Amino acid sequence: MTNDAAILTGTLANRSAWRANRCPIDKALHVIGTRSAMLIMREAYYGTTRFDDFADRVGITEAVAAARLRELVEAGLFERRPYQQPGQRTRSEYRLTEKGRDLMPVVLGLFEWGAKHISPGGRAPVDLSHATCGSPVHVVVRCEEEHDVSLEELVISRSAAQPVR
Amino acid sequence: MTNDAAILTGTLANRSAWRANRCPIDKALHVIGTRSAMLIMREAYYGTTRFDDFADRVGITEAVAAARLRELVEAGLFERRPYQQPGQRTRSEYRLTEKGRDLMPVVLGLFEWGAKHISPGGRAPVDLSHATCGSPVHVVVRCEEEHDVSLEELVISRSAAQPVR
DNA sequence: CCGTATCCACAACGATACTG
DNA sequence: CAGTATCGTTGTGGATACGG
Repeated sequence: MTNDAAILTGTLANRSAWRANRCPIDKALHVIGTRSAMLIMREAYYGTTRFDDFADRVGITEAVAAARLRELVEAGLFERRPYQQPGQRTRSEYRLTEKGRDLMPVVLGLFEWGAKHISPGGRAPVDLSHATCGSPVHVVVRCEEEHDVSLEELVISRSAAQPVR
Repeated sequence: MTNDAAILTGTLANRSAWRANRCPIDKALHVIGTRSAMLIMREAYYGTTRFDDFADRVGITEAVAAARLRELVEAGLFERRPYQQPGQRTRSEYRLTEKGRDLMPVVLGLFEWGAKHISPGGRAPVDLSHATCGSPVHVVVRCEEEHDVSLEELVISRSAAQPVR
């Protein structure tokens, strides 16, 4: 049983410039790198769409909710749209875009990790399951041949199409 | 095509107390909720083990690297151990624990999301592939019957074993 | 190589009050 | 319901210098 890290090909090591400037993780963290942003995404997956509900359920002030939602709309994770039910005044709602929905593996991954490693007894307070078949849901790292991929089996190689300058 | 959110069962809505105090995502974010912590985890998956390398490659000061690594060791994501190669002085290394390795789906998920939605042309500067079969690697949300699970198909229900108080 | 110590700047957030 | 405005506090991190 080796404890060796991922297999590195090429000369990725010692390239701090690339890591700081071009790494997609770094870029992603500029958009959803705050606590409140992540928790707002969680709320959206739970079905929340209204301003007050975001603030109340996430447990943040209206000022923070307003700032974060504005940023997330600008970044394209939400669409803000006014809507009107017949006979009622106009309201606003925040709807997830595809870009926002695509973040689901990250947020559910945090959920699973927290439930396993931090919650008492490694047990989640809620369960995630699949509507159509009822079985439990997990976030997994897989290759396109459907093998589970562990850290030791992960190869990180320079992209052929867009080389690191 | 419905734009409805995830199916909510039970009475999870309006329970801000639960969300603030017991949500595993919130707990997880207290441990790895900072930019530098996430980037240090990325570095570890890339194979970095030494203090100076973490600081240099993540692009943070030694002070920040020291603080973050200390917290991550305390939280159990790394083990710090001195080691000695024959004839050399003692060095320290930071090794991922199982808890640290288990965060890989989250970090790779951020990587994929950033590459798809933020990097120019939706193209990552590096590729992730499976060492044993060579095919590309992805982070996916799956149920135990191996179906892909979209947001619309996700059921969030109160855990039977440990009910929300 | 592996850190500590100090100082400073800014971002994130909570509390509170107020508006259409 | 959907925000804006202001203030104070803490957290995060950069710069620099120093020590085992």
